[in-house]
Amino acid sequence: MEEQEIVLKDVKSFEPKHIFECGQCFRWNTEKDGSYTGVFGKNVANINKINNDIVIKGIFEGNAKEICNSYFDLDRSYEEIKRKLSSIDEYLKESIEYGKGIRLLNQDLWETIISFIISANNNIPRIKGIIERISKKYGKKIIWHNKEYYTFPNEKELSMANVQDLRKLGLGFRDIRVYNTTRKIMKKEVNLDELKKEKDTKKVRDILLSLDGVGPKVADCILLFSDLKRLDVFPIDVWVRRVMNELYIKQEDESKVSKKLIEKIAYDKYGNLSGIAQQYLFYWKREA
DNA sequence: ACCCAGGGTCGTC
DNA sequence: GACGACCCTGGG
Repeated sequence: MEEQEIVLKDVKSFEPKHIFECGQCFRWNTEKDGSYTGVFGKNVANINKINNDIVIKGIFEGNAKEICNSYFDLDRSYEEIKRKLSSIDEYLKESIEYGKGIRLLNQDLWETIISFIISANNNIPRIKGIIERISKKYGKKIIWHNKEYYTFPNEKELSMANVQDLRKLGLGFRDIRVYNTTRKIMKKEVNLDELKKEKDTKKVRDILLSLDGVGPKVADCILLFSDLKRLDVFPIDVWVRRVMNELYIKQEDESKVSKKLIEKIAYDKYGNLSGIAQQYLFYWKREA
């Protein structure tokens, strides 16, 4: 396949660092020049911001522009979203200034499900390592500029792994969850194509919750970070709990703050943009 | 050396 | 609903 290059002129709300380090994805890594290289779908690409332009080079399974349009959520106006959210309160305004270049990627549903099952009670360096090892062992190799990259395996490819294989790759107790969920999806007991067509977010969420290893937090991450793209869900993890408690609740012991209360505050304040608000807050709190 | 936390979920009570 | 257990790794 031939390399393709596209340049996005004067894009607003697009900072590679913000996009790739706000916690939504695990397969993008920095290069010496500050650009990011990653694998998504059957594509490998490098993203660099030069002055006000975004330069994207890589090998793509089809038209690079269409693929990037979809993956980087380019048809959505983050300027408008940020305007709306900034007016809500000063905290959010500050977090948006901090992470002004965040965009929510439209990541492959299957990959997002498995990735976030692996994320449970885990840290980011280890999550990334596990996903790389899974891809190297069960995905397809792509060579670009003399370097090897590996696609994330599809259901069928990953079903070649038994529980012990997964354990050897370092998944720990998540091995059986990935194993069970892979089979359930491969047998189409949960049909991901059907799931993408379902409009009712609650129904989609309930189906995701039927997968082993998918609880409320992971389900919300899948809804928000995959191509299901539900912006109104509010994944609550330790960081979001921390920041919400600090800003609005101010309880001594943050672990005692109920999820219901956080959800209610989020919904009352951020409404149907809760998910994006969560991402600005998360990035702000974790980085700053 | 030891302890603890890390984008939680599951089984049990 | 609350609680402990869970595999593994990096940082204090």
